[in-house]
Amino acid sequence: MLAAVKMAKHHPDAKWVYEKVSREIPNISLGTVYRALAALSAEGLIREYRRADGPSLYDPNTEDHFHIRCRSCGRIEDVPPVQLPDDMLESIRRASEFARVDQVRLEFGGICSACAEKTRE
Amino acid sequence: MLAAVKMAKHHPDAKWVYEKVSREIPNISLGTVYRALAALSAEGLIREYRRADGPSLYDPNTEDHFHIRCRSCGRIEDVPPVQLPDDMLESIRRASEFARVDQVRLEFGGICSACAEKTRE
DNA sequence: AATGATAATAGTAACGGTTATCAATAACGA
DNA sequence: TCGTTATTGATAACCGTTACTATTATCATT
Ligand SMILES: [Mn+2]
Ligand SMILES: [Mn+2]
Ligand SMILES: [Zn+2]
Ligand SMILES: [Zn+2]
Repeated sequence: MLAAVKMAKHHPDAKWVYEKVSREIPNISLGTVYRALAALSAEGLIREYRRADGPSLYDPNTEDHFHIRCRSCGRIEDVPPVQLPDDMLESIRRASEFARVDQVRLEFGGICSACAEKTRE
Repeated sequence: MLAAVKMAKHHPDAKWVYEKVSREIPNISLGTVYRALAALSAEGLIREYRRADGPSLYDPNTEDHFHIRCRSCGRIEDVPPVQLPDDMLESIRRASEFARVDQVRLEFGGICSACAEKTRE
């Protein structure tokens, strides 16, 4: 299971993992896949990437990075971490009714080069 | 409908709007509420805030701002826009296989002061 | 090996939120 | 008034995920 996610060069969802693993364990159930993926995430071996408009993706890359999504084809790609202002969290804390501000979620959107090619014709 | 969302001092979801509007139009359907909210969003009068772990929220505040979420109680609050590095999008474009990078989604997480009080006791 | 206790699993139902469908109704224009 | 078009309420379908449960596997003890 871990191997299946780790071998993926993209960001697979539970169904993809299920189909991949099913080839070796033909009658595994989707529920077991979800359980295993949740366990692996909890151990920090993979990361779950929850999305609003589709299934969760499971990320073999556990290093600090962000994601960019093509609004034309939905393709998701890794982008290296960007340096955010050092005082950002602290300034957000001051500007809000929050006692602690310690999480940031950042993602980008745009048009991937493949889609840019297509529409340029 | 617009009035219902605009009067909300928080970020209502479709069900909240439905219940609110039902008091004036008793047999309105949830579908109509969804349709109206989508139309208002398309017109730019409100903004839909899609989330992974719960219903979409509809935001009466159409000005540029971000959101912060309390991981203890789920409370969502507005935070004013932060100044991001000017070259951020361009550097992301260079670091990725994307032809265009023009969208940023940023949100924060933490503990709201009410929850901080509670757990400090 | 046989037993019982405990854990993991497959299969499937239920869930929450949203969208699609469609017949009924309303609005409009000639 | 009539025919056309748009909107609506009611409800089914949808999707991804989680809950449930009966069955099966695992393991320690005799
Ligand atoms: Mn990634
Ligand atoms: Mn807001
Ligand atoms: Zn694309
Ligand atoms: Zn809170």
